[in-house]
Amino acid sequence: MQAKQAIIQAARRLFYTRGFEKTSFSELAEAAGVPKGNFYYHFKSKDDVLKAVLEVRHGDISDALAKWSENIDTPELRLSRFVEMLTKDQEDLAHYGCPTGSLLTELGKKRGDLKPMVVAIMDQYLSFVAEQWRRLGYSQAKAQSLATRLLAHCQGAVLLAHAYEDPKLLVREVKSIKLWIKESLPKN
Amino acid sequence: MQAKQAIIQAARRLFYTRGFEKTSFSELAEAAGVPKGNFYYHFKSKDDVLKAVLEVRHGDISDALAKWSENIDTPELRLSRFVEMLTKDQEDLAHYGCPTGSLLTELGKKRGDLKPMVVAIMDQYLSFVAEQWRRLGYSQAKAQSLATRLLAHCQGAVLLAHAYEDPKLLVREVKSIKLWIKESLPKN
DNA sequence: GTCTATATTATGATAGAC
DNA sequence: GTCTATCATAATATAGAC
Repeated sequence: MQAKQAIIQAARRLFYTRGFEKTSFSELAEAAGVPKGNFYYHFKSKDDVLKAVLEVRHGDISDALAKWSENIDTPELRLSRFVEMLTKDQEDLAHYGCPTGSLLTELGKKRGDLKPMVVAIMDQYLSFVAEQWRRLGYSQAKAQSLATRLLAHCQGAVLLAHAYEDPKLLVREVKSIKLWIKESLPKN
Repeated sequence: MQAKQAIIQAARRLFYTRGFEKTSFSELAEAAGVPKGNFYYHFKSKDDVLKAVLEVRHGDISDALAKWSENIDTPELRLSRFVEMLTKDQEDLAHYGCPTGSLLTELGKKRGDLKPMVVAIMDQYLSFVAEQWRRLGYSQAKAQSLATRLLAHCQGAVLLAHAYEDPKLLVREVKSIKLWIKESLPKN
């Protein structure tokens, strides 16, 4: 039971830094300190390991967003906190890209029920962001449209930062996104 | 010599629709109508095939951008034409993602000289877009910053459209990008 | 130059001893 | 429940006949 958690944690990092397909059981076994024959007691396939990782990620993100909704006072500040993810994780993001975005492109061209699980994570982000604009007074449709745009800008910024391996690019884009958020607030 | 071109064309499509790593020589051979043992007469490795594909893509994009610079009258219209790529290829983009963006994430976590070749393609886009803003009167720094933002928005939009397999999302985002371009023109 | 047959290696997955 | 030994498969790559 402890081995299972060790595998999930090792997989979470390795699938992110090396990619899902390129991570082999051998690497995973070594990183988790578990002999590879033992995997199939805990998981029935490699896809199954990823499924477990995605469930953990989904839960973590859900918790984080709930906490922000609770602890941060205004929708505007919540949006700020959201984009600040890009600066807080700038090193990892510039080296390995966005965990969600990378998986989406990797699994996008694949069969199966894995992609929907990644899309579900993206959905969490999208509805959190959309909700903030709703609270600011926008219609559901307008809030959704602003949310899509914000998320697109974030994802694109990470992709470019990853391309040029430049964390500073993220810092600059976050500034520009925050400015755009201010401009997008409803005029009172 | 004709076989070589057939391989490159087949690889170009397959690397895009299925991904580079997931495309095997067997598939490539079948699609190109060439026995797989024959590959190594034309290319010394799989990476070498991708290199050839990237050279072709680089050339094609270079030609297209040059043509736009020549045939389209104003910088503003050139920027519009640039983002219209997203609507023209909306079906492919929603199904398979951006050819450049996908490769970036796939090769980003990999050794070697392949990633720089993809970054070079991104650079072509970036400098084309930046140049248009330069011509509109912005400083080099400001033009560069606007170009990064535009490209990020495009890449992010394609990623989301790919996630939700929704070509319409691209149509909506292109509208919003064009609006933003208008707003970003220098006030005379 | 073209193609067949094969080598080599690494993978995901199993069987079964303890 | 844990671990060793091994399987089956598929991949990239090569040797060598024509």
